[in-house]
Amino acid sequence: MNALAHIEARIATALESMKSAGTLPADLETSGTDLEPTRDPSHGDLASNAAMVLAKPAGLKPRDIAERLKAALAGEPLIVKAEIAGPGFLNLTLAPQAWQSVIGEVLAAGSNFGRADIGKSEAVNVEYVSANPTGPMHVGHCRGAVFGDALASLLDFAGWKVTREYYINDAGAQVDVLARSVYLRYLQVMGEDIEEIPEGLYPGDYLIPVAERLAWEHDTVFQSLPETHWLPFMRRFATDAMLVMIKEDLAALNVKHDVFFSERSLTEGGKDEVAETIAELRAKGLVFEGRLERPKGHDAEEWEDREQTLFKATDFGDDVDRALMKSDGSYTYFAADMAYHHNKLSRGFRHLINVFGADHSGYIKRMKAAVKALSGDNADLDIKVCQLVRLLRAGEPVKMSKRAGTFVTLREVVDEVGRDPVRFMMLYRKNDATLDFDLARVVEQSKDNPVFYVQYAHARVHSVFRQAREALPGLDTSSAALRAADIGRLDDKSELELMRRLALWPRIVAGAARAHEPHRIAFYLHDVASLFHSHWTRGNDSPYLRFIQANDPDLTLARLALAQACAQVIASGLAILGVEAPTEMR
RNA sequence: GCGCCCGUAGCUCAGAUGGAUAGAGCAUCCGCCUUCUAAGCGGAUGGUCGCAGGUUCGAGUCCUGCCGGGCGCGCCA
Repeated sequence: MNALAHIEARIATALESMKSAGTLPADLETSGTDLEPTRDPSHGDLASNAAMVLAKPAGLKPRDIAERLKAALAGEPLIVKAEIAGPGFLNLTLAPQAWQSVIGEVLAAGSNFGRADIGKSEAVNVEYVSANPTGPMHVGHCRGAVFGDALASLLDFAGWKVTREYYINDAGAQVDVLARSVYLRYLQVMGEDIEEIPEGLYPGDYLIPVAERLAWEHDTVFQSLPETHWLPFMRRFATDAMLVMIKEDLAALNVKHDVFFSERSLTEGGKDEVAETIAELRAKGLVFEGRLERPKGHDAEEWEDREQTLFKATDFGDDVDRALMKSDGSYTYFAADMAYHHNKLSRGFRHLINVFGADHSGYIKRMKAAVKALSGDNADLDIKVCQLVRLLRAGEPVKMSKRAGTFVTLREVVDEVGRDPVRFMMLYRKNDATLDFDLARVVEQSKDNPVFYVQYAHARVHSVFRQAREALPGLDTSSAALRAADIGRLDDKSELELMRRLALWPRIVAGAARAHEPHRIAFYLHDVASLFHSHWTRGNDSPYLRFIQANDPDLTLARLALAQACAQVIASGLAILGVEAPTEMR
């Protein structure tokens, strides 16, 4: 059992026994107490704040409670020292074997070490990317894509049943624009002189191959037809082609989805889920005909006051009620999105997570209001907003032309620096902070580059194993042999520190999963790598600390076990982030 | 005007549910290669946690009000 969890349990039982002995009030609520790793080594390994938290409700002095708690823990063999400090902390120092035991746990559990069950196998739907199918993905999309993908992996590791979902916005006016843009390129392929791409159509070259394929498959059949004849076909043909392109981009980043959900499908095949959703809300009195006030700062001349179909979002915490129908009678994007979330709920999801780009932050309240209304407040929706990425090269901003069609594509970035640096760096910041991505820095092979730094730590472990097999040809380094190693011989300060850090992995996973913050994994891995490199280098000045001790196979084996445990935790963390764990650096 | 996000070292940023003397990388300065990979490590310098109140044993963290920056604000998606 994990040392942390073990001591936590010991404190809980100690508090219970104090309650039954009358030392503490019998009805005292003790769940608010916490045992946490100390930041300062002089405070021991773990600190309990129980005495301070319980002082007020128990009507006792913190130090008195701490004193009694200390006494109640007296028989615990793993605790070698207990000190009361500061306002009432109980600082515990654990025996080395408490930390040494983590190695056995890691080696036994392998890639399952740290796996949590906070999701209790409940279903959670994570929606991310959802880039419009009107062109290739650009660099602005990749943060949300990587974030969503890593979050999904993290939740899976923490015991959730995860569905990764992409909402395809293949309806609405933009799709008509796309269809007309492809048609124009088609005429061009047919030899017509199209001159300039008119304002309002997509000018990107990526549409030319699409038009060429259209011409190849259908020859001249569309050439002289009026728009009404080819538009429905062209919508589908064009969005399908764009989706193929987007899926290739996602594959380049190794971003995966289980479900691609088409907005168009909501109103196809004789059904209309949008109308059904609106009708359902209308029956609950949450949809009505009304007028909206012109927002301040909105040009009065452009504002047309009109009665329209509104969702009563203000009943659920939104600032204004939200329009569901456009003046031309079609649904608003929000109406379709409500129907889509209604669909998610009807598929049984009670936990929803949406990953948004920064420009959608104004959409959060209405979406939460919608889910609250649709689920009868029986489901939770968390929305994670990924802030902008500033693309740099050696400190200088990469110029991005505003002119449509010339943005930096995701593919260009991945092709230039590789998948791993993109993924790691996108996760090396909290999602709601803006992020600088330096194309030059992330390919440096130095400690300045966190991606390299963490991967190198993993590779170093494998290097040690290669060297060990050479230095000690007869040494059995199988996982069974490592598990049987005499871990008790690992008592050096930095070895214990490393083990202490490894023991925190399950706690980091649980915390990151609960907060929906995969960046914590990236920072933790950097910490582990740092401790590993540090310990490694101590072998320079103190050869007896080196992993390989040619005249002491048993000690070597024990140290290899520690190294293997480090590599395992790093590999597990990188797997969550979707980054390779290389066995050698090239 | 309203809403959301941000404000922590010279720079870029971590600091879960409130915990002890606020941390890391970069930059600057000083050190360490006869090595299991120096592709690395150690040390030093560097702080009014935007400002002012409040809540309490305790606030970078929670509440209120300001200041500064970003984003958004019906019939785009």
